[in-house]
Amino acid sequence: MRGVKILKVVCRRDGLRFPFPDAFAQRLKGRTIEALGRRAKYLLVDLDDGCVLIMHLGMSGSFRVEAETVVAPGNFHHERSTDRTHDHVVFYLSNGVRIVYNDPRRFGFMDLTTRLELNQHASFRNLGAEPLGNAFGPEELALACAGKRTNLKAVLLDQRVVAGLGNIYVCEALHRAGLSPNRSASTLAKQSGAPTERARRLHEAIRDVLTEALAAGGSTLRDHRLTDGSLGYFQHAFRVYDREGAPCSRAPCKGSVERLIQSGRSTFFCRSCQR
DNA sequence: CCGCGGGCCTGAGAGC
DNA sequence: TGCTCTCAGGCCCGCG
Repeated sequence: MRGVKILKVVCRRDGLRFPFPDAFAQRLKGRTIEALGRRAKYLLVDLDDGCVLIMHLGMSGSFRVEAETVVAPGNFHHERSTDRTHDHVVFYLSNGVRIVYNDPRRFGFMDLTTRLELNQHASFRNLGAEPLGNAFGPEELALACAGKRTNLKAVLLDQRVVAGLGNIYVCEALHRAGLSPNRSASTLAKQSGAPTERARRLHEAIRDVLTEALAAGGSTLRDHRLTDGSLGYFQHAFRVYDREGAPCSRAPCKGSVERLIQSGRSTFFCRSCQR
């Protein structure tokens, strides 16, 4: 998409989770895409007029790349039958490619802002640090935990603390760190001026699990695909997520994976080695 | 300000 | 086969 002009945008409904902004399609028409980026779970498209297109996939959003020219059948090893029922937005590009946004549950959204205002946008104003960036370390994690009345699961899911962890990677990081999802967050706060050993362990576990998951192409529970259509395979490396009843994989732990509900969402953990 | 529960949507899978 | 129920990768909002 980089360096390519947007010839036309077609919205096939009024909005997704939120209504599209005023004159959304018209404002994108004729713009050239200067850069593509990401912050937390938001996709960012820099346009040549200083505007930024913000997009979020929600739970079930995806993009499909369609070439103008018909490719001989069989060339796309991974191509699947395509349900166009939930194709909500189509970007027509000057290089003959169409980018189709599909989202059955419509929890995703698209919005427009400017580069100057991006950090004040409602979705960005309160975002915490990138988990793999230099601004996130054991110190920052310990600081965020100080005085928090809630548990570790909720803290890690809170995008204001660290931005980009979801349910899977929170469960996996807590297991790797040997910390219970029910543990009070405040017990990770600094003691006598230094981050606790627990905060260091959790920070390292977060980085490890994200780095490994990225290298594995992410986790394909049902929809997720890499850009070439292949499947992520980190789901095969899950130690707790969606493994209720399975033996704990941490030797020599003899526990088993349990499921519980925290703030309405499933948590998977081993109570014998996560304390 | 904080934390919690409910809500937004559709579809897949289990159980009957 | 088909019905009903539960659950799902995320995030926002209103309430207390």
